[in-house]
Amino acid sequence: MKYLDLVSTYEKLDNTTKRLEMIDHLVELIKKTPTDLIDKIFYLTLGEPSWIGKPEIGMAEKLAIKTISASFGIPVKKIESHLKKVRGLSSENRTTDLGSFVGTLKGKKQMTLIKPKPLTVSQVYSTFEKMRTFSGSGSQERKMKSLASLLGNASPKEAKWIIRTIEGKLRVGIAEMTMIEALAIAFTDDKTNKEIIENAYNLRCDLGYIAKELAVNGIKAIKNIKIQIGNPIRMMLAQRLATPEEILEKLGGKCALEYKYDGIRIQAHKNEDKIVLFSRNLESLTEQFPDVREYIKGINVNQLILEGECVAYDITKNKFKPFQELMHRRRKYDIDKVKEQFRVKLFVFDLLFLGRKSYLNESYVKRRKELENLIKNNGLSTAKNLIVESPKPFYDFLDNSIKDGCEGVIAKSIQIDSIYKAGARGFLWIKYKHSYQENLGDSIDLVVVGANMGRGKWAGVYGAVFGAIYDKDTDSFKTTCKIASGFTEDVLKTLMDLFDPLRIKKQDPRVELPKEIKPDVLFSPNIVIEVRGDEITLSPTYSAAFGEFKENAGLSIRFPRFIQIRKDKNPEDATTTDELIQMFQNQNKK
DNA sequence: TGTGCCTGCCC
DNA sequence: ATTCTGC
DNA sequence: GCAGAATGGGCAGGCACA
Repeated sequence: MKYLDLVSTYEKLDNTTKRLEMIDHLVELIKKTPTDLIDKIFYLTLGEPSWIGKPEIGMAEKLAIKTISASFGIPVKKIESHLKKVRGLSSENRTTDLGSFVGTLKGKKQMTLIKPKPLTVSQVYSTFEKMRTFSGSGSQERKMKSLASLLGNASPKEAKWIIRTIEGKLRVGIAEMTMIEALAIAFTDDKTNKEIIENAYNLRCDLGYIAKELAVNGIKAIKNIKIQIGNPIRMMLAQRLATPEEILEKLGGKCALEYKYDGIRIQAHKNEDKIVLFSRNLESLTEQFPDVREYIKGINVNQLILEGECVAYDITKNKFKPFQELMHRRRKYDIDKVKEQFRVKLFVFDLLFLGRKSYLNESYVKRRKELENLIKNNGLSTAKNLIVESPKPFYDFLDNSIKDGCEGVIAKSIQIDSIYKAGARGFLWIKYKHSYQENLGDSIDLVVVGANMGRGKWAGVYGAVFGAIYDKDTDSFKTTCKIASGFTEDVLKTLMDLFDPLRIKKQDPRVELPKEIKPDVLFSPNIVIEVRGDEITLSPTYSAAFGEFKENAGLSIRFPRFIQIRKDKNPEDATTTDELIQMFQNQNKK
């Protein structure tokens, strides 16, 4: 099978936003794919599941640019400035990404050369597989050589999609769910079978495997896929709503509330003495948390799958450590040493499998009850919970969760149909964070001092803007974060017009921008925007309130999002250093 | 051997 | 993670 | 309301290079 067959599907997908049309193209592709290549098509399109343990390709945008620079003899700087320029253009011309750029380079070169033999799907796939295996000194060079030789044999279109694949995002509007629907139609002529396939995928999170199984053994084999201890289950996710009142209404007037701990989600599998741990995205965490494995080992059953939130805990102060400190535990080396430094607790909140029985289709109430029976006297806790039937106790429980150092609560349905809906972000679980209920006083006003150009569907507008606080003492603006979320397309267009007259070539002397941070464009400090975040964090990067709380660290914002433009404010009316310091202190009193 | 850039993955 | 948008 | 695509801060680790 030619790689061009895959590429032409990508091109068609890229040219439509209609889901049904996309699915048609995918069905056509799947139908003409030989059985032995079906999994590879899926891996090339969606990426491979990483829980299997293969090394990553370890190559993304910058190394792709370096490769292109070497193979075409164009300096890296030139490629980067070209990209910056085309990203300022509208996305209509579809040449705003690195892949398309390589395509045009190939197009120019190809004129004088004999057309190379078309690439095959196996050839492209096996080159990527080979690149995964390179490590150690000189490995980047070898990866670049492999990619360069692939590009050397590629047509302009092929080159474009090879680069997009390496960049890790095809961004053609398809992902797992669309592929599953296409599978159902291609192999069973009945799109309602997508539920069966999705269900199997939830238990065996490898669509390449599922596709091949379907191709070889049919839908019956897919129905037979069951939980296997040691293979991760796709995690159930929570929806969000604006108020506790809405949540109660959605859940039928009553629900269970659980603390939303600020840590890492862990799915633990126990088979006799063998314990393995998975992250929310199904990466292995087994090696990182030997202490958690010990806790699980202490549970007196042979087969078990459960989930909990792993939080760093300060034993002497008897309170949680910030998420940032827990992150020190995500490491490969010095685990034994660091595990003493950052002790963790696991707050267990769900039971997925026990003995020989799946609990996925049991109700929340039953799962929770079984869980409480299991988690006794072995160093583990269950997530703190309470059943509520009205807003008042809801708010009280929420307040307590904040006082105890949590982010908020997860409201869970206690109806009879409240199953563990693997892989789904449905309304059986609804999260409500403290940050949702903050009033306007808790947002901050930042002066915009620069921006990056957007990519993909945001080509032609800014993809992110840099925000700064005002420092009264020095009469200067200190960058504190970058904002990209919360913009509607209208606002993005407005920003283009608003900032056009403010563009400057050289940094304004009153603006302090950390040297590692290089915006695509700079603005003289003028426009103020309102920004909301979940919390203020210590920042190794940004210089706002630098050194006030920690040596060589400033303050930044976790999950910053744009709220509105504040035309009524002058740059000097922005949040000041003193105010930010005050906010940080208040937040840490809790 | 130290530093800076890049990547992948937590949220 | 948050947020927006086409279907 | 789903599915997908824009984008955030910040941690460790791998590699290149001085």
